[in-house]
Amino acid sequence: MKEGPDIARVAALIGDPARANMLTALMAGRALTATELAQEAGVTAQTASSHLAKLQEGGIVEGRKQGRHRYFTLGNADIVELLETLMGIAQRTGHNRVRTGPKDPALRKARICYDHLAGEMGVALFENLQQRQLVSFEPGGDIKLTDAGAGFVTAFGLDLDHMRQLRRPLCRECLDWSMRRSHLAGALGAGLLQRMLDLGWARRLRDSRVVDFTPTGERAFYDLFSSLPNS
Amino acid sequence: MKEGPDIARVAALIGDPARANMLTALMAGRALTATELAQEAGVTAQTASSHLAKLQEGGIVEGRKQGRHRYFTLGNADIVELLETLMGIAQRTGHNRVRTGPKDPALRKARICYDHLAGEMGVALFENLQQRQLVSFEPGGDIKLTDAGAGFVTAFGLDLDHMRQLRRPLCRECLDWSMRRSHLAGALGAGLLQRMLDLGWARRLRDSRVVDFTPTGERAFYDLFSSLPNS
DNA sequence: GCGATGTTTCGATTAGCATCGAACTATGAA
DNA sequence: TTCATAGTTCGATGCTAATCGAAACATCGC
Repeated sequence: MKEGPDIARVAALIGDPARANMLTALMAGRALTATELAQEAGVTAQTASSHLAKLQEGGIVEGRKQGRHRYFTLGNADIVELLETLMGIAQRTGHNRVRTGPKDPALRKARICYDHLAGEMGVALFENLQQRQLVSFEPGGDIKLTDAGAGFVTAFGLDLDHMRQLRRPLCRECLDWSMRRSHLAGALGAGLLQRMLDLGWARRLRDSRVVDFTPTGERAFYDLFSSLPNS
Repeated sequence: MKEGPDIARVAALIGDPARANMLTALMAGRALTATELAQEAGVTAQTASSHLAKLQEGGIVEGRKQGRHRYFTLGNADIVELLETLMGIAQRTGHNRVRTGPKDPALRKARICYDHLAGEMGVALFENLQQRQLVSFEPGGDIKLTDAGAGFVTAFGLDLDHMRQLRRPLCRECLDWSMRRSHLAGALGAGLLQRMLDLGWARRLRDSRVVDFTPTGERAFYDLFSSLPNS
């Protein structure tokens, strides 16, 4: 028995895989709902609720109730610093969770992240949209669809008015840990992926997060999302 | 399932109370043996061995074998930074392990830390020895008993030659978390406490770490350890 | 060589906690 | 109102990991 700050309690809160996944997801800086965090962690809503209660009790996260949602964010800057230090140590000591199996290359290339496109192609898409100024970063970290961007996605076949009516944010940044870059989430990210599936460019593999592009679809994808700002 | 550094594994290593106690003890910066760490953590040597193997495997601590001892230190500066951040958060969120009972004031005042005196009186003793230059800090963090110090403790009734023969370091610094200052451990720290008990200045309370000073003993203590360098 | 001390391995036990199904509450939509 | 979705609570289950006793192993002092 020793006196002093009880670091074990705090560390144990982060030490559970499900909770660590939630916190990693929150590192992107955006508030996420309990259900979204449950998906990120790969657990049911009940389990997530229990975890979030503990994290909140421990001051690791803060929760705001808005309507029937509860949005969670990281507690404060100390927590962010702690998680970043933790990530650095985990990486340096070779503790990463990257899967090394046959599915891995496919997963790195294109996969579902919740309901939008992640992996190399997801990152390529998002960065192309930025380069062409179809989306823009706002002060505060928000992402906005520009007027040119609105025209672009409408031409691509998305119902922008419908998407704007959803309570969900239109554009959201999502950290892609396999790439160390961001990709596009939010209603627009989901809409773009859905449209590609509808167009037959790709299909989801059963019981997997892999998004399998057809050769034709992949060509069409890079035709559309490799063009330069001026071309 | 997410990719990225596996922060859960590292955090879980720190999240066990026994391991957290060991790491807290190592924060003082000195290498400690497996047995000492077992005492700090309040577990048996077998359990400590298992914990230390895990901490070493995870890169949190490093172990050097010297003779039949194994000395452990914290892995590197990142780990220290991590633990410090952790302590700050734990303290700010009110997660400290300080007992709040009737015994608490007594514990803060004077208690046993392994086998030497801790708490307010332990810190006062150590700081007085420093002020009077009876002990001195060496480069590298070691603490040395000066010639004047050797005369002082001999006059107090300690068998210095005998203590020097022990394989245990004579002077060792020990972080006192209730005071946030150091007190004196090592063979000398243990010897000084034992001498006070022998002199009848104080006695140990049963089933407690409290050291109970008699009024006479407390007066004698402060007579001896409040004097200034020049007086 | 011998005994003593420090450390590790093995095996068995136990306790804590993550997990989920089912039922319940709360908010918003129609 | 009724239905749907988001979130929580409760209870039961199962797995993981901490713990310790006993014994083996290692090293020192003799």
